Amino acid sequence: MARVPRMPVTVREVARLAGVHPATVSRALNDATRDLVAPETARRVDEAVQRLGYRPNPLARGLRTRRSLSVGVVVPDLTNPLFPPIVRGIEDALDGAGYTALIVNTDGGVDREQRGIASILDRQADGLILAAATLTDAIVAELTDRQVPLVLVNRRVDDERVDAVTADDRLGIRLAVDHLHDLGHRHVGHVAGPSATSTGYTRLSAFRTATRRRGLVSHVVTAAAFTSAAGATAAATLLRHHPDLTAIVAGNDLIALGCLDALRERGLRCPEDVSVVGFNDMPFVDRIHPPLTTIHVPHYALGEHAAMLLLSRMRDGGRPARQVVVEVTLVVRGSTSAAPIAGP
Amino acid sequence: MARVPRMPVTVREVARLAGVHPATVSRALNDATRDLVAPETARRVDEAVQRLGYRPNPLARGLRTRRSLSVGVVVPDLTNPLFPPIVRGIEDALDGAGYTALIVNTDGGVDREQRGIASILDRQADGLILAAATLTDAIVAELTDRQVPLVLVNRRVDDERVDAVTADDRLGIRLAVDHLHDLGHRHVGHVAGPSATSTGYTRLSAFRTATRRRGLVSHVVTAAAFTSAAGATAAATLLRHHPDLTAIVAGNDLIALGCLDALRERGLRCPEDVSVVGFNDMPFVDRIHPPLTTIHVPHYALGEHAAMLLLSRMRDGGRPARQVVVEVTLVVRGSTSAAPIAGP
DNA sequence: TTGTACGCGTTATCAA
DNA sequence: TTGATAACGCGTACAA
Repeated sequence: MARVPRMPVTVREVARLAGVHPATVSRALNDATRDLVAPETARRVDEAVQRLGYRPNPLARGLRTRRSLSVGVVVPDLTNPLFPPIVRGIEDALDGAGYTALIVNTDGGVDREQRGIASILDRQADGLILAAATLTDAIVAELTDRQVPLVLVNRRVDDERVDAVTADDRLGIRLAVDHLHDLGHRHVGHVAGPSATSTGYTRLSAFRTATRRRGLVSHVVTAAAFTSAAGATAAATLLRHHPDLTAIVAGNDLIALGCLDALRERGLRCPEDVSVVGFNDMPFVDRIHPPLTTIHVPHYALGEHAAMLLLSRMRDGGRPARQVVVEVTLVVRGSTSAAPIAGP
Repeated sequence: MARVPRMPVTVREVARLAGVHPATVSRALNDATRDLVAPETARRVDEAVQRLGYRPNPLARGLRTRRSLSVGVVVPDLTNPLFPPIVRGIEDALDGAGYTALIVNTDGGVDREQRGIASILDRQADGLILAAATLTDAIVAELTDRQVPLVLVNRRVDDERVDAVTADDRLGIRLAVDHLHDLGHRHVGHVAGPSATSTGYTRLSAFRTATRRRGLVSHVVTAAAFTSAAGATAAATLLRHHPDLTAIVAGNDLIALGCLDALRERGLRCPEDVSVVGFNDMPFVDRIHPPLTTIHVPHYALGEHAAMLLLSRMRDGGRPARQVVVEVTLVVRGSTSAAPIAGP
């Protein structure tokens, strides 16, 4: 293994060893200017770099160029299993282009989000990927206003001029409702996610459309957050008001877990008494009891797309915005079954 | 909301507005030198900072001071639910001290790990937290050699001079074995994690000790990795060779999931035929089927401790190394029950 | 108590 | 094709 030297090596020392001027070293090492230098000189520089184990100082480079080859990734909470795959997709796609991801958690707080973004921008990040946007997001507006290269992932905002990568929420909900309809369910509930998020809002809207089209009786309660606790509370309300429901479409998998809790609480069995469909196909929902029927979202791909969109945006700040929608699929497992025979 | 200006503000502009020299601004803004400046002057500087929305440029600062107020966090894979809570603990503890975490995934590859660490060090990170160390880790040796402030979390290395925060692996295994013994199990297996990791090695060693002390018949197979797939393979081997086992202690929760798979594969029920105990109490293992009996590890606290250890290490590079061991507890759920009556 | 002057390591511009 | 020079924004001896 190459011995790593104690003291950082600078261009100057490389220049000395190669017998050239520091500026020439810089030119030889920079892809854009490499062909300005004589091949033989470049070779000598490369050799000196090798010998000394020179590594460019990103801080100095960033200070001079005002670019950092890094991008910020803002997520609500890494602890939510939804986000790590997205982040990995982003990282892997960025890595190919030489970029690094700076990850920040916001915990849903606007305050922490602003501080996090500021800190990222202070570090000269070249762009930003937001996984936490709400539909009318002042922060997003300000960032686009400031011309910061920006891509939303997982959620959209109400502004068509912003690049965004989302799952096909409408399709997912339609698949879920069709599945329940096919199983004979006629009274279907929806525990929606917060309506300020595009996922919460769009899925609710799609649920209304799909149930109407199928001629189903439907009821909706909105959860305060995309958490199992909030889901349980909302589901309890839903079940109390509408005991005739035989199936629930949850706003996402965590809410679905809350629904399962609420059912158990009321002494109802899933899927025998009430079927439940989630959304996302989070890791491990195939192993819970009962294994969750849900809408599979390719989160890693979502992240990859977002990174590629950002890379292209950073290359060309002027290109028209693109809204990428990735396909989703229904995964049938154990939490859905044929509607029970109607009671007395 | 305060309007964020388009162009970054520098000390120079703050100085102009405050009617002082840039150096004075710098002094007024730096805690260590703040009292060198007249209170009235400091006030004027603060006001100018406010008015202009000045934010120090971390790159320039880092270039000058050779410190960056950031630390690297190296994890095998953020997608493994084990690590996000650790990372969050680290971040939250660092945040209080003004530090930022740079997160890097290694995917278990030495190559990616080296590149990741190099990239972090290039950015002048002031310290490093490694969650992926193996017992005899060349990278760790080199880093300590280079005097890089370093803390290991989750795993240790065989070098007492390195700060480390780990769960009490021996205690955890003893609790698991005692629990099984109390339930009447007399033939107990262990699907160990890779023996090159301190967790794999220590838990295996503790398993041997605990079963011997309790007079249990014990068998061991080592899994190739801490994954459910590797766990399933190893557990299948174990069950094939030792069909008389009535309980398995798994090297961690993911391996435990693999054990459940292997049992199902052989047509055995858990816990009726074979009990299984995990290790870690990962998110959602309380919701799988059957709910996993496991050793609870406070991962968030693990991360917090690691960050605090690193902060202290960065303050005093010379202080003796500390090995922090955090308590663990047994969480009894549905995957363990009384040993079945011995067959014919 | 404040100002002067310089350098951290790099790259962009200009001149040769 | 290469060298000289300045500047990115900041902190810090040293001088005043």
